[in-house]
Amino acid sequence: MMESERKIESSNKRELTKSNNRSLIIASGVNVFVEKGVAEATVRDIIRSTGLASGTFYNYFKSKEEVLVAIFDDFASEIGENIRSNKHAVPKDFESFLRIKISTFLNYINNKPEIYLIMSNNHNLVTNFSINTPQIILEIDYLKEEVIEGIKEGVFPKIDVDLFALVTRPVVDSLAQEMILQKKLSVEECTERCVNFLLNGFLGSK
Amino acid sequence: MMESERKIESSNKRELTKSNNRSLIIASGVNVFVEKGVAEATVRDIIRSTGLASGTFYNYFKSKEEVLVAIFDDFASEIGENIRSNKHAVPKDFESFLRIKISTFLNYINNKPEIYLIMSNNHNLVTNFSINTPQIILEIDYLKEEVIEGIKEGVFPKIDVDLFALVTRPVVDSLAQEMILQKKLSVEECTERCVNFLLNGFLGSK
Amino acid sequence: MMESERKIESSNKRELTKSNNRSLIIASGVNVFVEKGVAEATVRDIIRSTGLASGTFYNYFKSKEEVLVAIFDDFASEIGENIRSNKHAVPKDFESFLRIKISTFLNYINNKPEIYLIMSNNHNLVTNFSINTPQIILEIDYLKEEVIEGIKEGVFPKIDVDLFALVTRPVVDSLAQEMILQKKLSVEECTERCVNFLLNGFLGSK
Amino acid sequence: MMESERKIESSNKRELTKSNNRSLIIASGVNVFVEKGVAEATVRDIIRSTGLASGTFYNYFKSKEEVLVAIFDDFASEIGENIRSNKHAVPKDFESFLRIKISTFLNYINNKPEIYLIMSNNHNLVTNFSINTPQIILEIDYLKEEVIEGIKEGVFPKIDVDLFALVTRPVVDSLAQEMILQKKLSVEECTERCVNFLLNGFLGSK
DNA sequence: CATGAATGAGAGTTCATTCAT
DNA sequence: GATGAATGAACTCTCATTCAT
Repeated sequence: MMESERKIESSNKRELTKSNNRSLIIASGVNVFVEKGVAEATVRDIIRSTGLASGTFYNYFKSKEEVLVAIFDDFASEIGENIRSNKHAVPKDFESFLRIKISTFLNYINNKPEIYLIMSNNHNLVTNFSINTPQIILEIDYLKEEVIEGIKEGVFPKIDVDLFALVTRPVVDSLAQEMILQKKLSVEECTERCVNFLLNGFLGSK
Repeated sequence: MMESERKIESSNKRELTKSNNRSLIIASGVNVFVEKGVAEATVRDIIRSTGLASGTFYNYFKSKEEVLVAIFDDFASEIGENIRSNKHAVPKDFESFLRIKISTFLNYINNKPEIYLIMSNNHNLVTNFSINTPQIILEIDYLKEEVIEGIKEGVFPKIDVDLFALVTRPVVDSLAQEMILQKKLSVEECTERCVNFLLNGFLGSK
Repeated sequence: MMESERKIESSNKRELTKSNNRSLIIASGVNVFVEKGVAEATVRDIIRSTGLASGTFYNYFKSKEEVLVAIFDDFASEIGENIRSNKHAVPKDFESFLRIKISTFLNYINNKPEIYLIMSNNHNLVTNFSINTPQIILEIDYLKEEVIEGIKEGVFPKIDVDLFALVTRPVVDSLAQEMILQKKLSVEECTERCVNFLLNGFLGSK
Repeated sequence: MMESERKIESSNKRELTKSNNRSLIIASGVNVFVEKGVAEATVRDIIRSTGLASGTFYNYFKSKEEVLVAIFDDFASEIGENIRSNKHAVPKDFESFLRIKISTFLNYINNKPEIYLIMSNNHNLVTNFSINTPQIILEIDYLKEEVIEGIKEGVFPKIDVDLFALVTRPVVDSLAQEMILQKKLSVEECTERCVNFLLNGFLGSK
């Protein structure tokens, strides 16, 4: 009994260290990626500020890109849980659809602005890796489908879905950046501006 | 007299060579930046395809970033000349104002898509260097002033100028990218879509 | 009694495990050495395919070279036993002396060609470590003594023993390699060729 | 005139340095390869003992293997010249054929034993790279053809050419090694021993 | 004894930059 | 101003080895 207890204890301790180091590297990765950009960042940059030995990095990741993926994966799953637990009412019309999607997105990036900064500044890389990002919430193709469905069912107005697919992300993105960097806009204000602007844009152009 | 003539001649030759090499490096820089991205590009990459010696690079530029700036400067001044010589009628209303600005912008990037690709793919770098880009045409603060002026004079409707300043570039940008990469939209179609969408967006949101 | 029995039991188990792991490592070493060559092989390569932990390696060996020595030692002792138990008739003349030695050698390497491949491909290492190899059977100094003895006793002809000492191994070696790699020659055929060639060589050169 | 003279001078100086560095690296490579073996040698080992910067290595070679090839190429061309200038009489019979080939080979390796040591100790690598080595003189397939031709023409006896192809190199090799390492045998003595032994071996075994 | 994460030395290689020519 | 070899810092990555569990 003591035997197995000790085993579990030691196993836990080890797992803890292991988990801690992984977290250390990821946290350092976030900082470095925000400061230098993904392309300019080096594995050494990341490992340097952790205090770990250089070789240790490779016990956890094969490259900085894997760290990038891990950062997004971690964040995505975090968001995923939150979404599932925090069920929103099913949107009744296009306006509330937009409002729910956008406010959810803005809330998340407001909580973890660093991840958003990495995404925004390295959009190439992010799309190149086709990472399952938190932008899943605004994931264009996915949203497009929902909109098409809504139009079919007669719940949404007949907007230009291609235009929707093209324009939604950059508009929300630029307002989101303003929100995070200038810190003058609240999530609610930012949401309203986005919704208002997009709604008029889509409804006006038939 | 012959002396001085010779001097001038050789001086001219030098200027010519100097100018040629500068152009060579810039041209090579454009290719490399488009192909590899600014961050991944190296001075060696740039100099390699020019046939020049590596040391020669440093007679013209201190770093690849200076090449980047030169690329944009060259292009910006090119556009600038064009705009000044090619005076458009003064816009009478907000819609024609938008249409003129946007169509001018789209025409230029349609002619030199490479420069636009560099800008789009390396947006953080471009903004970090606060480069005087061809987007000068859509240069937010400049346009903002024009819009404010227009509103004051009662020629333009009282739109949300802050929203205008934030949202115009990303919207035009994303449609421009679609135009260049997919090659399905003509400059005119693209212009109309932008104008239509933005106009409704601004006019709808009081 | 039960106490001691249990002790013996556990001791045996340990010996068994220990022996098993040792065998595992040696077996893996053989594969790795054949595939990559001794110089290119790493401890990691060897331990990887055993399923053991990297640290476990050092409970048995200090380095890959020790594994190499162990491989040869194991094989040598295996051969040694076989030879002692399987007494051949004492050779009556030089030809049958050569035939017995060579056929014995070729039989062994035919059964364990991997070990022979390691030796052949890493000849410098093998000699550098002055490993007590299965070539003990053809171990030059040992054979030389036998030949000198045979000459003294008048049973063998007066051949050039220094030449014998130098030339026998490479000749047998190259034919052995042919036999193993091309798989066209039987052990018997190979033996005959060696014997024939060497015999003529030695007897011809007074 | 002075202009062009100076140019040539400076160009020569540069070429000289360049050539010197290449030679430096090759010389260092020879030492390192002899001491550590090709497999264990590192680029850093080679560059270390030259006093050059690490990066300089890569101005001349891509890898240590390229150095190895260069070593052999240099030596091979050196031998080639020598052979062409030093025409031997065409061999009249098999014995003189063997004697000429072997004495030529032994003379060369006697002059540059280091290269021979590299070849012998790293036979794998040498054959893997199918380097045009000085062993061209004993190049088996080439010699084999000559022997077959000689037999056809009735100048050489009908020996077993496959056995010849297999056995010649290792026999000469082992005696050559003895000659170089023990320094007791002269080239002439060594040649005679080889010729004598091989001749009897081949002629005896029909 | 077995485990396997941590370590840091060191290998290969690239690169921006200098500087003698 | 053009050249291009030399430089050495810095990067990626692997490895043998240790040691707490």
